[in-house]
Amino acid sequence: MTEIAHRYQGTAVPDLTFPPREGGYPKGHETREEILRAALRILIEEGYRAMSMRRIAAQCGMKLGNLTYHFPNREDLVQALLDAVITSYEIEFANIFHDPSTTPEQRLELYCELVLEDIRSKKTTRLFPELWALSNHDTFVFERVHDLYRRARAPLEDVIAEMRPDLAEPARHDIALFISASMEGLTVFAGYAKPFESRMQSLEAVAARAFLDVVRNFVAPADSA
Amino acid sequence: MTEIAHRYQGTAVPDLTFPPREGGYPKGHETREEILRAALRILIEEGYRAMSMRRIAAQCGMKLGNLTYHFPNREDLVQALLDAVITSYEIEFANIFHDPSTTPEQRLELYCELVLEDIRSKKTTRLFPELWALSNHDTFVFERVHDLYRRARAPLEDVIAEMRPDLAEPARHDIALFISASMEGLTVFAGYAKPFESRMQSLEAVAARAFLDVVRNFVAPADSA
DNA sequence: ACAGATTTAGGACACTTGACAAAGTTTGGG
DNA sequence: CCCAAACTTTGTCAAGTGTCCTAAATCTGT
Repeated sequence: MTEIAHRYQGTAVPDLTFPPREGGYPKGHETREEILRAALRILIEEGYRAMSMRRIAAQCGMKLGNLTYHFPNREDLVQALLDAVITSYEIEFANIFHDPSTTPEQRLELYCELVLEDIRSKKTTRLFPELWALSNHDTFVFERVHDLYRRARAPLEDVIAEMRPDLAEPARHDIALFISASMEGLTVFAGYAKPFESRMQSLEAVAARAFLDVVRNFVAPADSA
Repeated sequence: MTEIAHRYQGTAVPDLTFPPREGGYPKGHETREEILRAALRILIEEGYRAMSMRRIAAQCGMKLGNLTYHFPNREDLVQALLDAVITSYEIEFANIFHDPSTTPEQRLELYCELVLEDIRSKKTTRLFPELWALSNHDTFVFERVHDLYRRARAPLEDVIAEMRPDLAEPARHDIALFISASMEGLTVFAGYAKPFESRMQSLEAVAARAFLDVVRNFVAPADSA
């Protein structure tokens, strides 16, 4: 690992990012945010099934009626929570890749390190599998999650384009997709409290090697359009 | 793709495999299996949250009382379902790698093709994210799922050992883990009804290249023990 | 065809769920 | 200060949840 690759160590993605407040008292906004924080806590600690309106209200010491005042129905709450969670990541990814002082190889390594570090956090390890499961049955979650991943791949595709200008766009996209998916997959195996959490460091080395090699060496099959 | 790599095309993993019947009438066993099939159907179509006892009973047109006769409580049912689902995969993996007539490279390719084919099935795309989410809060699911993955990696480790006898065991294990995790990660992106389902073929080429390269070229860092 | 084991139906229980309505309380601008 | 808007509590509603129990129906070997 190069020194530059450690630049963002410890810069965890914020749990929730809230949309700008419009109308209402400050108290109201504070309550709204507290509700979403409580909901996220339950989702992480006990899973989606336990995340009921009453459970959330209890978690932040308020009455159920108040909750339904701020979020008229459960779906509203879930969507607001998802938005707040995902916006954090989108901001993070938008900010990271504005440093042109590094080589593409370094940026690739940096990117992977950032993602693999985030994956080890309890929040991400617990949250994303829930989102993957939800996205199978909820189109709103589906759209929002894959929109996030699409944005997350953009910098990756830039790096690949720099390293392999000879490749056609679909091939570059496939490679970026593969790299992104590979890292996400590690969540289940080497995320927080997972069997191979302690192997993450060496897995990072394997991943880095595999990703570098595939970007450098991949040759598109004749029928890969 | 070599010809041999297509040998197992279309050999989908059975949905459920039931333990040998002991005691009771045939009718009872049939009902038990029908219940689990109905539960799986709901889990796949509507998610874990919708998989209530009443919903399952309704799904297979029987009374709730009958369901609780066969599965005294919900946990029993969930565990039996998980067992039936996972046993199918364990049998599949145990049977696949008993063919010594192929080269390690071919077996690696065969293995990846099998997994990536399975991932595109509706059942697997829908089921596994649910299991990953559940495993975060249910130790029984956790154990069972990771036991399955451990068995699934065994043939992979054998292949890697053949190809890279020079590597230490931990390094081989890391590589197998990475390969397995990479493929699982593709579920979310290129599984059934996912945004890049249609790219699976070309993603397979990317993955094959990346996996072959990393197995062939990986060099363990000095501190990778 | 009968007795005993097994399976199913039907209902009851105590509890939780999301939604709603009608009161209270707090807040901040005029 | 004051009042309307925003917030919070309190209570209720129908529907859904898992679990338990008993009686009826069904099956199997004799």
